[in-house]
Amino acid sequence: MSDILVKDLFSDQHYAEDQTITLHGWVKTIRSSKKIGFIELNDGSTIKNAQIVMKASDLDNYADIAKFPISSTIAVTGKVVYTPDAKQPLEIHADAVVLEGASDSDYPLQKKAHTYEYLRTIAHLRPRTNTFYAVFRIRSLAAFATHQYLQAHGFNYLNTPIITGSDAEGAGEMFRVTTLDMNNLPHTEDGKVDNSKDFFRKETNLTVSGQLEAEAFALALRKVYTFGPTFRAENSHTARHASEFWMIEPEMAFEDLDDDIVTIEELIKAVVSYVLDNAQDELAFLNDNVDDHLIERLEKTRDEKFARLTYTEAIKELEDADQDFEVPVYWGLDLEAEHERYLCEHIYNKPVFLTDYPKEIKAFYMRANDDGKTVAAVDLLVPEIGELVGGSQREERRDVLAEKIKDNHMSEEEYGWYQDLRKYGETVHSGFGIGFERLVMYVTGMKNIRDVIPYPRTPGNADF
RNA sequence: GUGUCUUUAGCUCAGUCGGUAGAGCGUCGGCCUGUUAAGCCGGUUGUCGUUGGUUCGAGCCCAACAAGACACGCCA
Repeated sequence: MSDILVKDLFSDQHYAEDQTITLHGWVKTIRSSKKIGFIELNDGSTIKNAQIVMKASDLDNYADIAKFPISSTIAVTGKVVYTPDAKQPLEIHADAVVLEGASDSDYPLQKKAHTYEYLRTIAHLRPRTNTFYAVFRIRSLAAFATHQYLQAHGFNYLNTPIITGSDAEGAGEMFRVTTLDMNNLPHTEDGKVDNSKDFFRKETNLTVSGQLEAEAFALALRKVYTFGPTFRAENSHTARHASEFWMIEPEMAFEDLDDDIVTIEELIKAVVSYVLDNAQDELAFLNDNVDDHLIERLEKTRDEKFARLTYTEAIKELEDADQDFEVPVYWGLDLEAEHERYLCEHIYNKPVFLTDYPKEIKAFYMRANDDGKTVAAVDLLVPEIGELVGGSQREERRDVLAEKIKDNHMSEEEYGWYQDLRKYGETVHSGFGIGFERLVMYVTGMKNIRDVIPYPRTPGNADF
């Protein structure tokens, strides 16, 4: 198809005045009177619409066109006319408008604001709205920028298993994967389900993290990252949790917590910068209609160094704050959302790294600090979202790790391979995990994770 | 999982003191020579979430159930 795209019409690539072109697209709206009418045409190549001018005198099917229902697909042939004084830089004066696919008149999207809740019920049509057009184009750009930054910095893209036989660090409820007949389950002699009869001859689940598997590859390819689907069967009802989401998990050998933090900051800035450079129209729309501080916040994220403080320093800041928290602050507390928000929205008003958390509230694989109380962990807190990134330097010392696995009552057998990584040439290494949807929320200003996933899965909802 | 709130036309909502329901938008028809979520005139649109109860009478009062949203928790 040698069509001209609306995107190209509005780009630097100039078309001659009066040049005849053909566009294919969807009717966003028609405004017509007896002798002249206007179509706003969107062809999917840009969030912007092309204005088609129709004169009854030029079109023998003018009366029919004026009645095309919204969202009908049409082909327009006409001349480019520049209109520097109008709201749009140019328009197309139609010589022919052909209906390709008429929309039914019960098309559910009107020329007005709909609630996000309603739009979720028509997830197959919501990408036709400006907001979701912008969100999903930006989601694509953010994914590309992530790959681009990591590839340019020596990371190898790694696909860790989606079906897993281990319950990873015991982090949360998992979705069971089975081919057993649920109406006729095989049982062992003591009455339990006989998993040895299942497809994999054992109990299997969908992954909750590829981190441990990624560590093994970092200790061979030096720098790796996963970027794939992740599943949590938690019964969470929040704007920030989904049952199926995408996670980016870089792992780096020979890098400590400070190196880890440098990479996190650079990666976030690279993604934000790429979106600022390549989604100006989408960001402008979102800034006008969704979050009027969006662009300002993104520019600040790109240009200013992130704040960094230790957990212990953060506790002091919170204790000194002249604000009453619902949950009182003390050293050892696993910070609540209200505390995190206060730190990054009131005190710093930008992304904040918190490091060196008490070991009791962090995972077993995080490296123990010399103080005996904290671990080399880092969380990145950002305004509006909260925790965007969680990472750590990994415990590379064979004996320390073995003790932690024992203390946590974890299966020696199941984590044998993980301990082998220390047995055969241990080294300092670090990594982190980014909830991709939370990153998309941050760069679009959207407030609900369900509105940055094409077809979101949450408890009780797996439609489409 | 806990708490709060919501459910009335295709969408967004109003509905007073309990007396069988309305607006805007959409849609349909008409008018209009430059519109920008176009404008003007007219028509159309309902198992008031479900079930049961109170009442002469329930959208409204009561109970149970259901669906959804938000906040918190868990986390990314």
